[in-house]
Amino acid sequence: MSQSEITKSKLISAAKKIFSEKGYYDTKVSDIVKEAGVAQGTFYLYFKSKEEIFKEIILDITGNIENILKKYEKSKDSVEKIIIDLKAEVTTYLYTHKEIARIFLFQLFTMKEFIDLYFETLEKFEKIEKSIIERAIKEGKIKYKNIDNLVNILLGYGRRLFEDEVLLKNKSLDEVLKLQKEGLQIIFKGATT
Amino acid sequence: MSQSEITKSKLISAAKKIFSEKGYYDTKVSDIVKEAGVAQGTFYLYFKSKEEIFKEIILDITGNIENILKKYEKSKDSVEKIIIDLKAEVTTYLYTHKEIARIFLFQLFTMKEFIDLYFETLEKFEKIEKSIIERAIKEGKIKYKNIDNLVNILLGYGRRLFEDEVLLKNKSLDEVLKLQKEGLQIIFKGATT
Amino acid sequence: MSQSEITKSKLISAAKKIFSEKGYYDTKVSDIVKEAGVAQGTFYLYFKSKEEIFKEIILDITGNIENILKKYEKSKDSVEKIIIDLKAEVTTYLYTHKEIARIFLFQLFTMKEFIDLYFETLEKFEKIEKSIIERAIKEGKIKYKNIDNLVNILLGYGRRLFEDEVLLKNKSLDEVLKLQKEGLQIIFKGATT
Amino acid sequence: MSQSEITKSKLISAAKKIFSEKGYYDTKVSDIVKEAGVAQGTFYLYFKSKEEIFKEIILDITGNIENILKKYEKSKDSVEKIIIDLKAEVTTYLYTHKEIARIFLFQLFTMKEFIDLYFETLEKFEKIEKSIIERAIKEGKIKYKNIDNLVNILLGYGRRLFEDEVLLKNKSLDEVLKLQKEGLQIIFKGATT
DNA sequence: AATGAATGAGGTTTCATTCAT
DNA sequence: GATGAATGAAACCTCATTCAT
Repeated sequence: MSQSEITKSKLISAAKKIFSEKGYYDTKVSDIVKEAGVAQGTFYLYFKSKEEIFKEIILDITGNIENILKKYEKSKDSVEKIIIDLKAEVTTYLYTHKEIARIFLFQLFTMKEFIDLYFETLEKFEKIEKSIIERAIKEGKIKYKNIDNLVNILLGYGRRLFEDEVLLKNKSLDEVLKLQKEGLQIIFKGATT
Repeated sequence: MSQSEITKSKLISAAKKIFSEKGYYDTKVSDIVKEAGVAQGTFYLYFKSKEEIFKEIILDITGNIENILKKYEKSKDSVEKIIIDLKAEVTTYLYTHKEIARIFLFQLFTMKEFIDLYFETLEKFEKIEKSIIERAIKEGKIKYKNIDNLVNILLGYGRRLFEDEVLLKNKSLDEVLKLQKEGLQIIFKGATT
Repeated sequence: MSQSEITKSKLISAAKKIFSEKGYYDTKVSDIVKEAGVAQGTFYLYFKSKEEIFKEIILDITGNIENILKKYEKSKDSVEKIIIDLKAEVTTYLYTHKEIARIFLFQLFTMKEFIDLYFETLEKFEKIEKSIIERAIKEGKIKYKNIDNLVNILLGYGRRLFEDEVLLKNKSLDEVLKLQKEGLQIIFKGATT
Repeated sequence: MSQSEITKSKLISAAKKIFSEKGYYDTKVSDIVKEAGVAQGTFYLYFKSKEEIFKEIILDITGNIENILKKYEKSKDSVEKIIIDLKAEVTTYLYTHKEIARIFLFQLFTMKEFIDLYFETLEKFEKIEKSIIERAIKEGKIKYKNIDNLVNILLGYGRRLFEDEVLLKNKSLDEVLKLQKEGLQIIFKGATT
């Protein structure tokens, strides 16, 4: 990594930490540079504004999650297995980057502009989950026809599980994945009969 | 209503509107008083600070939801009916107070100071839903034993449904209630077999 | 006393108390009316402004002290006795109105405008003490010719004694008067030999 | 001096000037920065608040005076000479820093928060003068045994002389020192016989 | 005479951003 | 590339004073 790249990545890491701890508005550019160990002015060599570094972080997060989802789009496994595996991988990613999860779950709403981004991102997740489920319906594996509604159950559960078991109760990753698998099976059992 | 009460309620209404439109941080006291049609100083006769009025609004919202839930705590109906009715009533309340819903769903946890309040509030909702489900398990009506996990499915779905169908897609209340009923039945079917 | 007079005197008493406790600037009109038990608007029926009530109090204080001093101007007693008696009476007045003393000693300087008043008031005291001493010099009772300097010793001591023994150390009036008498005798002994 | 030090000292000088002219409360931070020729925000790079810069100035003043007094604590000269020299040096310091003197004499006790500081400072002065006089009493040079009272005469006179002859009448330093020497001799003559 | 709600000018302070070095 | 001092707009909040009742 060149010196430039090192400095930029120090700033990004610092920003992720502080944003997740304090939230977007309570994070001062001065906090970020102090954490990163660079001068105040240096920040503006790499980012046009505080908003921009936040955007860059958010887009990185949502991009990573999207990439995970895409891997499963073409899978030939059973829907249930696909969904369980896919959600496990997303949960693991967020689990190992808790500060990122906190930003995504709690900070994305701070600005009008980002609420749209939040909905767009979820729409992408939705679309991928929907295409997977659609196939299962065609194959007769899933009886409940309202895909949107089913996806909402799945997405809503994912968020809530993470919030409660990871962020609030600090459960281990294994426990969380076990719970998630169980929860998804309950949902599928209902949807498939 | 006395003059005092009128002014205070004008401020509260204005604040709800602006908070839900712009978010907590981008809402300026000057926006609120302009919307309310009073002078800047008047605000501080009724609220110690911007944080204070926000808290008052939040506590009012969560109190109202709690009151709805409590009504169902002692009901003798079947779990499924109780949960469906209860969620329908909560959804209706939020539907008719969309700006309040927006604050609760998107603004409450943007700030360090309020995240605790967010989790405490959800815990109250959880506790009531849990006590209802516990009874059903004792009576053998529900097979799945992990109550926390089940409640997380229900709570997560509630949030997501509202976010997607009401706030994003602007569906009618009837449609939303119909979807919610279906969704809850799916979840119960899975949990009871 | 008419109702009007009662209300005005309640306001004056309240103001003296609060001014002496908190100082001019930290005293709010709202503090005064709360202490007096009247409404905010009532204050302005009796005083044009916060500054005016302060001035009224100050002029009352300085007027009272002046009256005391004037009583001794024509006395036929010895200078030493006159000065000791006169200072004893002033000290007693301030002792029994400590909140007034605190305002006079500590609050008079808060405003540019009042500093002039402070100097004018002291000048009056000075003038009276000077006329008394002048006579003593003419009669050959006092040797030291620089009256101004002698008066400064006397005035400075008066202030300091009160500050230290009354306000800081809370000595009894008797003790303070005894100390003052001693102190004045020391000064006179020096001045007369 | 580094740029930082220059800016800070510009702010301190400006503050001393304005505080002494207008008093603490009527001094606005905007006055100080205008006088110093820097932007409003710059002030807060160097001082947490208006109160802070005031305290810093006061502690600087009282520290300087203390240092002068300490120099004389161990002197082997006669008490009279020590006190006269010491007071001459303090008077000279205040004379050449009149704006500082004005703050110390008139602004320090206008505020609740600073009254304690005022009394603490005077106590330090008192303590040093007392230790000097104590020695003289032991050596039989001074007959009057009430040291506190004697110190109050000395301290009170010092203050009053400065107020009257310097600040009000604008006498030259030489004249003031001459008067002070005379006044102190009067006091000592009384105390030693 | 009295009330107390309302006003708004004016103060303190914060902090994202700029700029000279 | 990096620094960190300086900027100033804009926010929050206070409180003496006014005014309708």
